[in-house]
Amino acid sequence: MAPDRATPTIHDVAAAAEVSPATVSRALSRPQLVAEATVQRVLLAAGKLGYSPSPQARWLHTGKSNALTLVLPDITNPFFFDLIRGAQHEAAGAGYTQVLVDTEESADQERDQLIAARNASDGAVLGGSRLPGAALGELAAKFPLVLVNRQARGVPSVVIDTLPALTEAVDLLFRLGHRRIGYLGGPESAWFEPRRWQAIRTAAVDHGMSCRRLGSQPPTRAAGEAAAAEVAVTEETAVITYNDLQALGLLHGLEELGVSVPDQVSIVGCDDIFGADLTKPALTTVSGAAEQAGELATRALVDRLRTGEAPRRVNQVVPAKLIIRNSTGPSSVARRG
Amino acid sequence: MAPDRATPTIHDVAAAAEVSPATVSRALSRPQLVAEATVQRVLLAAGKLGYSPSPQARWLHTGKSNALTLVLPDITNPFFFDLIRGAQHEAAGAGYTQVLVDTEESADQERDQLIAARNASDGAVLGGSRLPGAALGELAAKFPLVLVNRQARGVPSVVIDTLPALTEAVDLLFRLGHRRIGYLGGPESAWFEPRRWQAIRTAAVDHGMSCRRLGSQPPTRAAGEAAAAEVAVTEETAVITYNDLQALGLLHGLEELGVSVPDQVSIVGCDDIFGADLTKPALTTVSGAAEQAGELATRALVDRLRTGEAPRRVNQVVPAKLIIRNSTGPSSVARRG
DNA sequence: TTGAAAGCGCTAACAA
DNA sequence: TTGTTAGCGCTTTCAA
Repeated sequence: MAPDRATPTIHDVAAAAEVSPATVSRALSRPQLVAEATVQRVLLAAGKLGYSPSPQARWLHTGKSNALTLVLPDITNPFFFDLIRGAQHEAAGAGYTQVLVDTEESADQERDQLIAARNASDGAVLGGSRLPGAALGELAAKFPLVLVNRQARGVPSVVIDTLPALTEAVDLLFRLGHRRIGYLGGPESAWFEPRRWQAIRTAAVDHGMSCRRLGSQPPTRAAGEAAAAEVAVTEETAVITYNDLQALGLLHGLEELGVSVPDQVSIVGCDDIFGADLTKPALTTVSGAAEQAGELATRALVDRLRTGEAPRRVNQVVPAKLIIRNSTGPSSVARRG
Repeated sequence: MAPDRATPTIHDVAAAAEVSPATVSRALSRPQLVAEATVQRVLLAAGKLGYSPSPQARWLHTGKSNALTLVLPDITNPFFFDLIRGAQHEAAGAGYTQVLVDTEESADQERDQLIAARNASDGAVLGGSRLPGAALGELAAKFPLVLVNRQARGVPSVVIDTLPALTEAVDLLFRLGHRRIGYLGGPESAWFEPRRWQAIRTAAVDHGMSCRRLGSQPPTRAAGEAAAAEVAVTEETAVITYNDLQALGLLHGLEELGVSVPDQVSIVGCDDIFGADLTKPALTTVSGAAEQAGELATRALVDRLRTGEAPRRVNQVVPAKLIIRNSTGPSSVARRG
């Protein structure tokens, strides 16, 4: 019994089929260059041995790993689940393997991982980057990179355009009679944070509503829950949160405090993550097809790899829409302190 | 301007640091073999060039890719996200890269991917396998493999032991006065399906309760929702579902039909996925630390890789417990038809 | 402490 | 149509 342990190499197959390694290589990757009978012999031998060519050895020669890296700040966030799913699906469809990396919200880790990805894969999709734009530009100059929910000079990107829907949300609140609204902010390092705040404030001002930013909070359920105490006693009759995780936490926190949603306070989230339609009241939120964003970003990356260097700066935008559920209702200003 | 495109190699660093490539290699992987000053020089040069060693080239020599493959039947299921998270965390902690693969519930794809994983990575964690036990044994003989929520002869595994908690759930229902309960089955190909059904039925029989299996359904929200119509008109006063996705769907479906939970029907899920505590009523379910299972499986895999071939057959079990929330209540037999 | 050289599995000129 | 050969980036003897 020969040790079965070692993975068979091209040489084993060559020996078994009584041809040279080069012929095996050709039979497998460009069979039209090899006599039909030979191809069959090689295929048979390869099948018997359970041979499959090593991507690393191939990479060494071709420079292609047929792998894509997906770099995310925090796999914990359900918002990214959809992104992962979309990216995975598209990558697999294009014949690429997907490598998943979590940077734990650290810019340093992000940069290191991107550098490592450079020769572990053919390109990377980078979601929710914490890196400064200049760093992204540099990285992208050396390595095919597509950004999601972030833009940087000269780097292709896919952004879920939540801003118009957020404006719509403010319109909705206005129509419902709200005159004082709050915005529960996200992390300062998030590219979208100032943009969301600005879109909301602008819309509020346009309507002559007052709009207050309730600090900068982590994008978590816990942060939303913690904010409930403040929201319960303020004059705002409606709160828009940076994301759904916060909204869900806030919803729960308010319930614990005996504050009724939407009767006393209306809540609008953002992302439409799994579970946003499960709460009672179901969450009014901005739904943005994160899965599609993952697909588009991966497709853009694959296209770029296929067409060689195509450094066209393409910033794709996927639309988002306001999903009105039950966490928003008529202003309660009369009933509140 | 030299073409900045090409990834720097060990030779570039060697040239920049004015040492040989061998020294660079040593300075990076076994610095104690190199003079302190030289190490510094190499590190500096490497940093400047943004160098990072190619895992593939390294693999060629060492036979180690420092990558682990996580193979899952369906990334769509939130249950697997916890698994992914745990595995990812553990892999990263051990210095491994994580490759994520979705087999789309296909046994063929699963086998192919596992074969490909064989030389794309050092080992694989395989969750919710659809492959026959014999195939798993063969695969595992040639390639380090750890199973999650599945057992097969000679293959190490981590199983979330939901069975005792399911028995507990039946006990709970009994105490609440339920005498007729239903089990909404999962996919036939799922290893756990017959085991869950058996545990539930046995417990029910022990209590002298009637217990009926409501067919074999996909593990999805849609399936749960579709089952609502039947549940609404049957004599069962409580339903245990194969998983939370079904339970969530059922909950929603019953609500649509005007059937009150838990007043008219009690529901018990399984998995405690994200969102299970968000519904109203919040879902009573079996919580099994999928994240921990992912960690344990990955750790077992890493241990095995480190200790060389350690073919001890280890079947780890992570406990699960019944989380009693609000979807379970006193039997409504008096009030129902 | 460092360098030279061989070789890992595979592919692609080139030669036959 | 097939084989020979060289070399990809890196590690690791072996020698200096």
